[in-house]
Amino acid sequence: MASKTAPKTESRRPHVKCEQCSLRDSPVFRPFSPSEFEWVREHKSGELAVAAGSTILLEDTNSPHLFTIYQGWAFRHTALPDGSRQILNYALPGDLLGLQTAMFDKMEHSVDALTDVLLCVFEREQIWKLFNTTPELAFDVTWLAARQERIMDAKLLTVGQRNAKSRVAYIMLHLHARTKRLGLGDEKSCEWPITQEHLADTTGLSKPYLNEVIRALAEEKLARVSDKKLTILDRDGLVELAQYDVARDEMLRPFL
Amino acid sequence: MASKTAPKTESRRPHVKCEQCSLRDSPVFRPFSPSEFEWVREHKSGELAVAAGSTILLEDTNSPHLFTIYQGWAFRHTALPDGSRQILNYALPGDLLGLQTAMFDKMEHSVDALTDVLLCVFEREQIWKLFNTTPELAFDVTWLAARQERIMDAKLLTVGQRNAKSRVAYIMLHLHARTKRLGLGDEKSCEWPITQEHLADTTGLSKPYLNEVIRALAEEKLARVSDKKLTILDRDGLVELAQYDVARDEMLRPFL
DNA sequence: CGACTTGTTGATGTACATCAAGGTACGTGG
DNA sequence: CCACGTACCTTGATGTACATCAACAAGTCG
Repeated sequence: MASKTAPKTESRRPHVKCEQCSLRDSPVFRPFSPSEFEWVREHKSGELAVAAGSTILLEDTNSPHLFTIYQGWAFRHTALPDGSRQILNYALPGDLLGLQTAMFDKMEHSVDALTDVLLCVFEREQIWKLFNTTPELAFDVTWLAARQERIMDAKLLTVGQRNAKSRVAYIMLHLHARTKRLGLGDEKSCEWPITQEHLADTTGLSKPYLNEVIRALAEEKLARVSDKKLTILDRDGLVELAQYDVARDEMLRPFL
Repeated sequence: MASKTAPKTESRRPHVKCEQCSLRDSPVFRPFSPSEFEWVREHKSGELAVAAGSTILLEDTNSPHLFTIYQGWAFRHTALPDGSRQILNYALPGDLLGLQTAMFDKMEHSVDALTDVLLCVFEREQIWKLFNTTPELAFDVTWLAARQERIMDAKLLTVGQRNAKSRVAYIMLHLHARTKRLGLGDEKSCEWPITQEHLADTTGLSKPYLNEVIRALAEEKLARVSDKKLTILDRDGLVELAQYDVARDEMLRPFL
């Protein structure tokens, strides 16, 4: 529940040159050309620090900003009128937030900070200019949108066709792969700021039953969550249970 | 089941000038400028007729083509290794097929023709040129990708949080709204080429139970399917059952 | 220290899947 | 015209995977 609507946020001037952005060192992202650096440097309008639990973007509103995650975890979610919440996906460093506000009149989902988050801020009008002045970056935005659609396809497949244990196993493998590639985890483990309640709203399972599933995975020595960390105990077993297609989560990303 | 892998398709030269494309008259699409018409006319490489039940694009392959639906229904779907199939979404006239092949090395879903379908064909390399030469159209492609993501968000919410009756009601309302706006139906009804098996794979329900749900909706005089037609009997009742947000399916579309 | 958030446990019910037939309407070839 | 297959829908019996509700630890955090 309850993202506080009064986020403890803090705005500030850029403190790091984009050329020296630590994310750039990651092998996940493609190299930037000088003109691309120039565009980003020129148009980045600031940084925003958001505390864990706060709302970054609110459903049915239209933020003038577009964000890129520099540090931390966030998640997109939406709800039915009766209150049941669905978590749509988790966003990690390098992910783009708020494309919908740039394309449509309003968002149909909220975005909350899961951990403390540091965001790079852009003005949403600039996305128009992007298409006119820097087609490579415009292409990257489209690439990110297509990739996001692909992730959503996979989630729908998961929730529609996998059973409870398989669903949880799949999400563990998926997020482990993504964090690992960003250098936020190793072969066997990664950080895990996701509570059981989040996971229940992600998988469409109830909280008590999800708890049972998680304990079962631990008992069967497949994976264990403790102390905000996920440990993969038996990767092959987990992959088989989840019917996980390893190749699907491997993609070179073009854009910061 | 079983899309025949040897589709009865027929390739042919364009028979209609894009300027006179009947879809252009639809109030759903924004008007094109002369330069946009020129781009489309120059780059459209042909038309393709595909028979109902045939495969248009195959998972794990990489088609050199990008399609736009001129006439008919198609659907995107993917499957788990164990065989369970998930239908991701239905594609209607004006929808773009195969963006993934243009952005990535291969597709992670197949596309099948649900009815006989008429496609406009583009070469996938041209999408690069689009970003360099016609930024308005490039923006439209991104717009379509963002809209598709939005639709996938809504489906995930549906399958994750709605119960069986509510799921089916939601899909009926969603597809009725989309077809109606394209002029393929009226206030109370629309064409419905979707079998119960398709619907089961869309909702994640079993075929027999889905059948029960559909009969219940008919008995309660909410909606009825017969003879490849959907009839909405009690729209308000259906909207309430589905927790359907009318505004979400209303969007002006930019691109053919 | 109490208040709150997160995880654990158990009792009970139901919404759904699975399996197994059978039924109807259509086509196709003899 | 009949025999046959095939595609789609219908029906019922049985089981189980899950939800719901309720209460209670256990660990933050002010």
